[in-house]
Amino acid sequence: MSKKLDQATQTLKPPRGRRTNGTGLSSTTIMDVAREAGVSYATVSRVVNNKEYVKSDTRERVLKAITSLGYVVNQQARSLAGGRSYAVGLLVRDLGSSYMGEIVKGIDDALSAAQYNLMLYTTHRRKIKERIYVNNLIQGMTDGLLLVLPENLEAYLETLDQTHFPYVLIDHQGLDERTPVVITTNWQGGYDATRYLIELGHRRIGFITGMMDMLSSQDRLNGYQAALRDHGLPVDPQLVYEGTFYQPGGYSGAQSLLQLPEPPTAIFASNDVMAFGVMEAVRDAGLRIPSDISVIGFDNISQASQVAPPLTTVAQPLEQLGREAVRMLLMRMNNPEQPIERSILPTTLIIRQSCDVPRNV
Amino acid sequence: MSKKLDQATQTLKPPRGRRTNGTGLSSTTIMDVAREAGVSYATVSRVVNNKEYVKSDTRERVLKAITSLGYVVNQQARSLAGGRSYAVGLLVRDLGSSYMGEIVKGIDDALSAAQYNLMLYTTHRRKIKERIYVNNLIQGMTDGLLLVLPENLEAYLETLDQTHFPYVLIDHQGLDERTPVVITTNWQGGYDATRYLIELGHRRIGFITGMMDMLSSQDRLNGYQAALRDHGLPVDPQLVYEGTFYQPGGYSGAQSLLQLPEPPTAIFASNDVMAFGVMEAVRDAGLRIPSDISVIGFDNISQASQVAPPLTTVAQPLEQLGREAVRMLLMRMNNPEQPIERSILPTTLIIRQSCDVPRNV
DNA sequence: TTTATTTATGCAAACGCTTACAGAAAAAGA
DNA sequence: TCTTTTTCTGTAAGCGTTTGCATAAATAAA
Repeated sequence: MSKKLDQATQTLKPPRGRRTNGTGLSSTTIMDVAREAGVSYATVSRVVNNKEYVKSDTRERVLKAITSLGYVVNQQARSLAGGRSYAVGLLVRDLGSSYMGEIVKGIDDALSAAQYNLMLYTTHRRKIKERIYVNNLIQGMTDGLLLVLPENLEAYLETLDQTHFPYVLIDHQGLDERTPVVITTNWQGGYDATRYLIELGHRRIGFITGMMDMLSSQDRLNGYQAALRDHGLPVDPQLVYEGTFYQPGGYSGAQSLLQLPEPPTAIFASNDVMAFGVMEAVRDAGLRIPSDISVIGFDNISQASQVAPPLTTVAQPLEQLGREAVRMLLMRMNNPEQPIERSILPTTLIIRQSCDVPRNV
Repeated sequence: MSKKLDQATQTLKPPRGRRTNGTGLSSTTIMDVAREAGVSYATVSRVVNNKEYVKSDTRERVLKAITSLGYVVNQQARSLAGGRSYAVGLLVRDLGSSYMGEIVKGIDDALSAAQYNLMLYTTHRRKIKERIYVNNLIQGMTDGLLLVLPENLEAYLETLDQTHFPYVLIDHQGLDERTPVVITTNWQGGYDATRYLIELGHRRIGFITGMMDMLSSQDRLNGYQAALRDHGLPVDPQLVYEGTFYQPGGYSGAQSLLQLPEPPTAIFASNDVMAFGVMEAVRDAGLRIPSDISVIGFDNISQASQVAPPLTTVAQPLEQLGREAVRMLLMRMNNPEQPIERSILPTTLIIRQSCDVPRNV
């Protein structure tokens, strides 16, 4: 390309004047509103931010100007000036599961009610350079961070804690008691489901765990074992299969449990997706649910009620988990000195049709 | 609260001086880097933005200062000054499905490769005031917008087109040929799957549609019908059941098809989720897949390979759909005058084990 | 060499907003 | 009525960048 042409393009650049939003349409600024309402721009700012000390009819006038001009604040400018971006970062592994979907739904609802924007960061696959990554987040892009089931947490938490950047963990126990988290009563959920099966009359109950590096998996297992013990039943390690939280884990787990010399009459999977795998394996073995084998899950994702037979499961209040996390985060953002909360939401046993009394009782 | 106390708090407010990021940790600015490298801040900016006219050893020096100080640009400021936010908005209904998950994965990958941030907007449930909403998006928050399967598109498109705001539609045909979209060959996918069944020997093939207000549903249906016609088979309306794209739709669709006086030997569901419903209904009817009934899906979500038997289906390149949409969007953002592209990605028939030759052949 | 060009750097203004500060207006006390 | 206090509004500075313009340094041409 010739130099001349280059210069020509140069000259064509828009003048620095009025901001055009990159779209050709110039956007209304606080100045325009001020002019329209016949006040200073500072007053407009006060109205927009709901500050005190504005005469009510002035406020009216400004508000009217705002709507008539269709003014909406420029977050970047606001953020630059005031140090708030009105955006929250959400860090997740991936988004494909309805588990994730429901949590995000809750987050999103609560956030938009509070007029906050949501920046999404997924960590799937990519090995991120934690330091830089987190730096980016806290470098004013967002005012706070929500982490759902974070993987190598230590890497984040160090930077986060050092800079006193507000964050909340979702469905993760954190490193210690001083980590702000929102979790559910996993132990109790495991206990309740198991007790339910016991009360139906089951004596041999198979259990398929989640990924055992997750505390929630351990809690569910512990709840299961505690219920057995409390009812005077043996805790047979043969009945526990280490799963993955994915469907194939449930399938092979059930296969292996059913091949036991003394197979269980009920199988408790640590999440619904694995329970679906269990159902498949049970059927493939020529058995019927619930008459031959009872199946119970965990999570209560929306599909759970749609399969046949509808799955009895332990409901996690996923959407509420997200909502609660946002509440906590906003709280921390506004009162950084507040003591750290840990919020524990209750699970509920949802009884549907995948469990029945065992055959031989 | 007493006035005195109020004043006291007033006095306690941090001085306006050095920006503290709201976290207590002051962040490094372009100025710090300039000082460290012994150049002007303008030069630092040039280096950061890869502009020409910077001596290579100066560039080195600046780069070194940047890494040593851990500097990362402040997007808000950059946006304010330069009119670019380096963020893209993503508008989706909800996130629970693996359909969505895979598209988002592609988007996210491509976006972060291009150093862009992702702002998430979900429209589920909430009846949004379109105008204000869209305004918000384009008010400098984002530089472009990606819409996945948008619902009441007209509302958005008007504002978007008026302001020449860059956007791309994903898996939606748009209003006319002048809408930039990324779609897949739905018609061809429907055709291919049907032809495959015909070639296996099937003569009566049931079809369960998606939501018929979506063009993609119509295309799949048309592909199915065309294949029948091309092979000299009758197009029997009895064999077409109007579904929903959700599992129960598939279940009841299959039930109804199987109850026909002359039931089909194969069922083609317009997406995998409904195909799962079909499989369930088939089994509940005491029939086997694929020996009694062949089942074929559409989408190739990850679960499709995990069910038993693994589902034969038409793969949509979902992740690539997202990736391609980002490519198009960035292109439009950088060259607004370019003619509008419509990108059509090919579907592929994935043959697994849910189809077989019909029994009576 | 001297002059014209090209390359490299710095200065300053602007982006749209928030907020400390100062001053005006209104309300409350004397 | 005149202070004092309180409420209201405007001015100006600053947030961290980008970028037009001016100028300096380096290079090429004469």
